[in-house]
Amino acid sequence: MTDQRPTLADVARAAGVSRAAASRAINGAYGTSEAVRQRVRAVAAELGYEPHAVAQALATGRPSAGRRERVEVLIVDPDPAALSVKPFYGRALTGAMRALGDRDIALEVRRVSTLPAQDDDPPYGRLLINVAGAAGAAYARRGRVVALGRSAPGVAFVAPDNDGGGHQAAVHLVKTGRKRVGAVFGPPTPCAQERRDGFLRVFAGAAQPVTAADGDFTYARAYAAARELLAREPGLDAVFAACDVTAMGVLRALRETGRRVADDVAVVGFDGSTLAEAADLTSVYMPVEDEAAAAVQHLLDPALPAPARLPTTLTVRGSS
Amino acid sequence: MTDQRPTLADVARAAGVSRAAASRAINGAYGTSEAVRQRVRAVAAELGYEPHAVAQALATGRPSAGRRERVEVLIVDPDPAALSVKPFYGRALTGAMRALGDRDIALEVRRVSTLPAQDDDPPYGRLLINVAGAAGAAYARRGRVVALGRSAPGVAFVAPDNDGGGHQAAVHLVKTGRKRVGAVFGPPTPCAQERRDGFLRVFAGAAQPVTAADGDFTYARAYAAARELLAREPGLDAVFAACDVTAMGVLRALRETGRRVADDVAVVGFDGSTLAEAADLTSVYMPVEDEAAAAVQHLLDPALPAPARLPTTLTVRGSS
DNA sequence: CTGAAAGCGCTTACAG
DNA sequence: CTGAAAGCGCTTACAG
Repeated sequence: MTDQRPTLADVARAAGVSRAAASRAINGAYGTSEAVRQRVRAVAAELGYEPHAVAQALATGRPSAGRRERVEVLIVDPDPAALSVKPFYGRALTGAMRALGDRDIALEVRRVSTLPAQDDDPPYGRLLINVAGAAGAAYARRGRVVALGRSAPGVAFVAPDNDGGGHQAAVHLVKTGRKRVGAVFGPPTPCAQERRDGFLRVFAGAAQPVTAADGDFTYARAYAAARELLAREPGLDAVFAACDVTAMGVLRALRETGRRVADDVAVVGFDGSTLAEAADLTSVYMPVEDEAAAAVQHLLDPALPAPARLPTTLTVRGSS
Repeated sequence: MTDQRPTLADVARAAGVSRAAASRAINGAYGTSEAVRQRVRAVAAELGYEPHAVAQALATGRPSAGRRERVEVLIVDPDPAALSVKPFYGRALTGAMRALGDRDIALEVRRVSTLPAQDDDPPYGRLLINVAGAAGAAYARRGRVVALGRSAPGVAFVAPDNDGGGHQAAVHLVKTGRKRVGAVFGPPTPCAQERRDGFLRVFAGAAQPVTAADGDFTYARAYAAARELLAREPGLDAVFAACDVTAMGVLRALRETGRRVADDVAVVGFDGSTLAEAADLTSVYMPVEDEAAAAVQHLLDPALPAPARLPTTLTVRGSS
């Protein structure tokens, strides 16, 4: 195996010129006779010559030719099918792409479980999704970082007004006359707890306390939790779900126990994803695309005002 | 600004050794006295020396240090929010990630409209989604490529058995006694046409021909098409939708015209996405994750049997 | 317009 | 164990 890829020297030799001339001819620089240029190019094409990007980079000092910057989207989620099942991630990617706009920056998606080993080739910046405290801080130490949802203290983040959203959902249920309210909350993450706090605040000191169960944002757990809730409190006339996927589980539990959605039991979700629209589910809409776009924007231009809380809005549909 | 990043030569000079010795000391190669190694390393640390990856790559001939391979997922879709709205893409990403497994290969997502300019830094391979003939062939010329759904002739692809799926949907409607069948088909893409052909074959020569309208896989167009269909043929008792998003539009048209889903009009979608589950929609399930995984698998190991058609299965839910 | 030469920053046989 | 030297493949002043 001696036939390596041809080098500039090969081309120059075959064309009967110096390497310098060959280089100029190929790069279309000034000061090359038409004749030489043509000959060199013809030879190069024939030999299948491709400039060696690494060598070019070294010689010019320019960042490795063609090497594109990249932004990493890091997703922490135990479910390998997370991107299939949770519209949230697709929405975040949409927002990230929007922020990237026309810039020639690659968007890399990574689902991670543990903190990856030190990266030899760190990205321009990272968008952290569901990356909890310790890991978030570790990434921040390694480079530019913005989180979607609160991460470690000191790590810039953008998040929906979860507390406000929870509040909106509760107010809606109260206003529409629901009396016996249940809830399937989320896991012990900041975002889920904020929703819970906002929701429960409305019922503080109410005659009927909220019947609550803990979910983990998955369909399966939500279904089980809802069944449990209904067994514990059969007279429930409303259920708040910590996210839309959770709400799907609740809807199934309702269907299976012969309850009519809305008529018997109102359901309110959280996310405002396409899922909510498909299921005709009342849901607290959070602008995930905008959040992600703002986050990536901040990555690209840290001088911009630090990201913040984005307001949620309640979208009332047939389920309440 | 003369203080560039320090080079190996700087380190060597400061440590009072040759560059060769410095190199060995830093790379932990054999044949370096403990004393020298320690001194060099100390100096390197102090100077903040970082080896120049490009130079290393050139010198060793090894692929640029730390440079990770990458697979590009190229999505052609006019909608900037495509990843938000269509679960298909998230599912494809899930499958692609699954195929990548533990390998240290980056997954890059790109939504493109036109054929990007020649890439200086081509990826290991590309997964083409919705990339039509000409562009597909162009990418194939540039490097390793597999398409999700048929692209240009000669371009390897993996796709669901669309024809068979259309057939399954039609048979289901006939078997459940639907007589006046409508359909909102897709755009003039191979995949949409295969679904249509498979569906229509069942009704060839039927007493009541299928009342059809053309959609484009979007919610808005599907809604409009369904309204038109219902105006043209008010007695419709079933509608086949070319994809789940299309079905969502149909469902809305049904709701708005006061028709009950299933009781008055059966609806069958195509995709089997989370949307179908959320909307309690009967749908032809296609294993997008498996398709994408098979495609990326083939990218990684072209020796594997060429990808093929994957079977679809009908999931009956409340809408039919 | 063209070629000889130096150089990008690092590595690696080869002597010593 | 250590250093002088050549080389990775290309570019770019500098003469001519």
